[in-house]
Amino acid sequence: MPRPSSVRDAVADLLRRGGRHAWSIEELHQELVASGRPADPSSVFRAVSYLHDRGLVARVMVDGKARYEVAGAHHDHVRCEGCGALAPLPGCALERLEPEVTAGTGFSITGHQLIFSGRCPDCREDGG
Amino acid sequence: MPRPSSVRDAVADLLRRGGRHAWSIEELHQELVASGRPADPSSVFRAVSYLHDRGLVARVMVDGKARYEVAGAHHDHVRCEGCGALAPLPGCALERLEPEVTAGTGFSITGHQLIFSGRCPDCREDGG
DNA sequence: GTCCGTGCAAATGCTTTGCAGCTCT
DNA sequence: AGAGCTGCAAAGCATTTGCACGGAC
Repeated sequence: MPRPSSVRDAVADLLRRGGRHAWSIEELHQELVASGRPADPSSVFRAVSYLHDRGLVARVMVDGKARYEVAGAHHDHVRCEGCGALAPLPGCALERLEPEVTAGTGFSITGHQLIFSGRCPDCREDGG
Repeated sequence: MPRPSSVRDAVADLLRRGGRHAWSIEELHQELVASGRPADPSSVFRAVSYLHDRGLVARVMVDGKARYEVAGAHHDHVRCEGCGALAPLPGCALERLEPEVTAGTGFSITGHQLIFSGRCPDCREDGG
């Protein structure tokens, strides 16, 4: 039986609280340190891996780097090319496409990852 | 003016020939070696970067690793969870969604990356 | 001669693992 | 005592960069 795990609990806390849409290991780590619950990055990694293995946390690969968020209702993302901000999309219009993809490719589709890219409102002003 | 570049030309050749849907640096490198045009991986990297900068090559991040393909008509991909095979999808039903995304998020959308995951026909048989 | 392309080697950045110590049961 | 969690340190991997040589203009 799992024993009290300060790091894991703190990580799960942060993810659940969701002040951000998808956390990198480093962001989680820094937030922990900032909130007075210092933890080693590798422990944070183990925490999210643990949670991911149990299906409690979803892993999103953004630009080659791993980000984590609570595994709730599936949603896709928009990423700002300017500042890297990642915003969630409300719904998912794609699941209904999966049967088509199966028919078209012979693959049995189990999921997908979609990331739109563009410029967030702030960066639109910056860059023109 | 660009000078004859054996590596770059060979890489562009491979990509154009398209015996594969998206090449990793390593695959390009190995194919070059196999076809008697040895080149250093870093030169291959520089080649694809060069081509990418000029918009001739599209870069697809698959599972945290970079893959490259000719920048022709936009298409998305399906990736097999079993063997990692990457297959292209014929069309793109997503571009028409971009306006919605813009409206919903305030981001100005410039593109997207979609990768379905599932199991390819071979792996369906293997795994059940 | 100068500039570009290449190979070689190493740095970088992030993920992942090994190991030893400590805590909780 | 036994098992799990953590910190520390280092290994792995793929990408990326520095440097010096050699050929093309």
